[in-house]
Amino acid sequence: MPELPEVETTRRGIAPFLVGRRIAAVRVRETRLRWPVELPDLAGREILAVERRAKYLLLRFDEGALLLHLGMSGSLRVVGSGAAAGKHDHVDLDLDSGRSVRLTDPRRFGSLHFLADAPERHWLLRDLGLEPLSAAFDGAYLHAKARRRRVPVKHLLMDARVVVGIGNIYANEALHGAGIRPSLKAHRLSRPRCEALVAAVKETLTAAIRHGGTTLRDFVGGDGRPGYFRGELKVYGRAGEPCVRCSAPLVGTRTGQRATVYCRNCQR
DNA sequence: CCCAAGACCTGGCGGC
DNA sequence: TGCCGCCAGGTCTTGG
Repeated sequence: MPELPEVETTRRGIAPFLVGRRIAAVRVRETRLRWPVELPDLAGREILAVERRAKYLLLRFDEGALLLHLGMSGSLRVVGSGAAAGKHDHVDLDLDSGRSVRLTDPRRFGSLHFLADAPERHWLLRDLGLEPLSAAFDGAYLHAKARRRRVPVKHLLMDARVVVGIGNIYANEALHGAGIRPSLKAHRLSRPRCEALVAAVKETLTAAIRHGGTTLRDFVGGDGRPGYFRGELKVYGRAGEPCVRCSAPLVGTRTGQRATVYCRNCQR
């Protein structure tokens, strides 16, 4: 579920409750996430920072870090320690403040690892591409990556080895913003169109973060509140409705396995 | 190397 | 109400 804006919203929501606090206890009620959860005893460890890389969250200790992914249906919330746990509340990190960070994830596609060494060397992070909001992610970079690829440009945007954090919602939105048809083969993208696409990605993600992310069903930020970008979506979930730019009915289709929506008139 | 499809899970929804 | 099939924000793995 969560794409970069939702993960970033979560990070900002929980960080104030975590940074400078110590872990009092870790309670793992369900180890069967994407990979089996195996954590060392973290009691007494101080959380120095809460960072994000791609769609991963990183809780840094003086030595080591927790690496967490929310998968499709995961969320993190700050609750009072000892708050009753529901069926899908798989992990609690109890803090010395009397609060806990609770990981909830019905589909269990999320993950939680303890990293003893440098996070960037971990196999889950090692091969990741650029952060979309970094200066390095620009038209020249995207153009160079697009050249040899025959996949639809939408796939390229969602390829974490190229650029991270963009999932199905924001890929659809950014392509509409840039006026590019999702099915266009990546290698046919001109350099100027790459520039336009990069700009649209940055604008879309920045706006989504400003609105606290997109809640379709069950996403909540660290404070338990949903995101409000859903009302700002221009194409995702709007197949058959009029394009906000030209009023033509939006087309709903499939690219690979994923739902794709675009405007036949203003996306070429 | 590139690419498409399958796999992993649960829950909500529409249709009958 | 109940059951059934389909769909969902991700991404690793497999096989061609």
